[in-house]
Amino acid sequence: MAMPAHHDRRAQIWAAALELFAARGYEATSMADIAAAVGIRGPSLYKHVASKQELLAAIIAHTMDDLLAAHHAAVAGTADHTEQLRRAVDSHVRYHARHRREAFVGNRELRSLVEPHRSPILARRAEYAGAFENLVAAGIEAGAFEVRSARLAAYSILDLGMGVAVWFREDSEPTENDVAWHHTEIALRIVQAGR
Amino acid sequence: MAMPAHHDRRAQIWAAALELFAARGYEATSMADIAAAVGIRGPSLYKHVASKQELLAAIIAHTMDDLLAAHHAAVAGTADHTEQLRRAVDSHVRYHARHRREAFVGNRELRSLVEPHRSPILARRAEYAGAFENLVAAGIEAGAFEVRSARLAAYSILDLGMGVAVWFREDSEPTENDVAWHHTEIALRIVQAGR
DNA sequence: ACCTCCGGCTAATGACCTGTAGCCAGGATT
DNA sequence: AATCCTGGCTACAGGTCATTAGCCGGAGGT
Repeated sequence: MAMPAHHDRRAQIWAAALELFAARGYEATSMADIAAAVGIRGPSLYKHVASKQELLAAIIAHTMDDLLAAHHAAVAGTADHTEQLRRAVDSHVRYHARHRREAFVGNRELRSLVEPHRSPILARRAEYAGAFENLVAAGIEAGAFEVRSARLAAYSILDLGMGVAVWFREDSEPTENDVAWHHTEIALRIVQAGR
Repeated sequence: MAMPAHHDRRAQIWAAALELFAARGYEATSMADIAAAVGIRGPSLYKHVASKQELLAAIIAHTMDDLLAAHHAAVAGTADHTEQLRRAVDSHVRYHARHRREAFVGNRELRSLVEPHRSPILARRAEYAGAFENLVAAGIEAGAFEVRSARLAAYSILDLGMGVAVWFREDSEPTENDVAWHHTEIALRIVQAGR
């Protein structure tokens, strides 16, 4: 068995922390638990990470970056309002299905994140929510959508994603494709697109 | 200032625990915190409650009972599928707005609930979700709704409620009425009712 | 051959936390 | 008046946790 290099060990720790934070929560997970999951003792973790808090911050920050990047990539290819929203929702839902632990931790454990990591992450979160709200608002403006409140419609669509992260399971129905198809359809119905 | 009787003190503790569990989470809240919020010392709490765990279980159980009772009351008055769903969603959303701390704790802190309280509460939770799914399925069966998956539609509607518990604030827009109206409308669009 | 440094380890520190034991004041009951 | 009970309190037991200190084997470079 090859001894893992520095970077591998860090990735192992990252993965173990993600798994445990998602399953039990940040507060209920000890450094010793994370260490045991990668086969070492608690204090040895500090050769790789600065603190438990920094581990959480890194996981959440990385998740937000990924999510924002996927959103921008999804939206970039078209100018049509309905198509933009469809792609944004598809990206949103697939991310929450495919990386449900990351998304789950990113939402649930924000509470345990303290300054100085907290503010920048809340800002990116707000940016992401704002992007959806703008998408909906632009569609309403252009007459492509018809819904009373752009904000509430955007919140609803975003909450759909969080729901997916909670109940989605890789090994049973509905599949990622099922959910992506269904939820994009639902999102378009919410804004009453294309009639 | 009148000295609170036994029952009042218990209610104070209940309220303080709810507030703190919602704000910081169960794991991050100490008995001393709860005690301080009602003006006494940690150990004195044990004259009123058996344990921290039992306090959490009581809060969640009570919440589930309330939610189920509200649902049954809402649905009882009509046999029309669309109207039943409208009333069920209205009840669901209003509960999550009006009792957002209870709903929040009931969802988020289920993780911290261990046996023997865990199973019965999960059962009631499944019962509630099942009721929504049946409502949607019955509407599809009768031709009143048109949506691919009753389960996914029901999950989506339920997730909408959880979202409300997360971001709703009593002291700013949108108001409870705004959200109730908007979300019932959205739920009916999701199942494509009455066209 | 020597040295450096990486990444383990054990021991320990200091802070907390839940829950129990047992004391006590004062109101209620008899 | 004497007694009991309620609901506070302090002290403490028994644990866990994050993090630091300091040791050490062994791999890789010189």
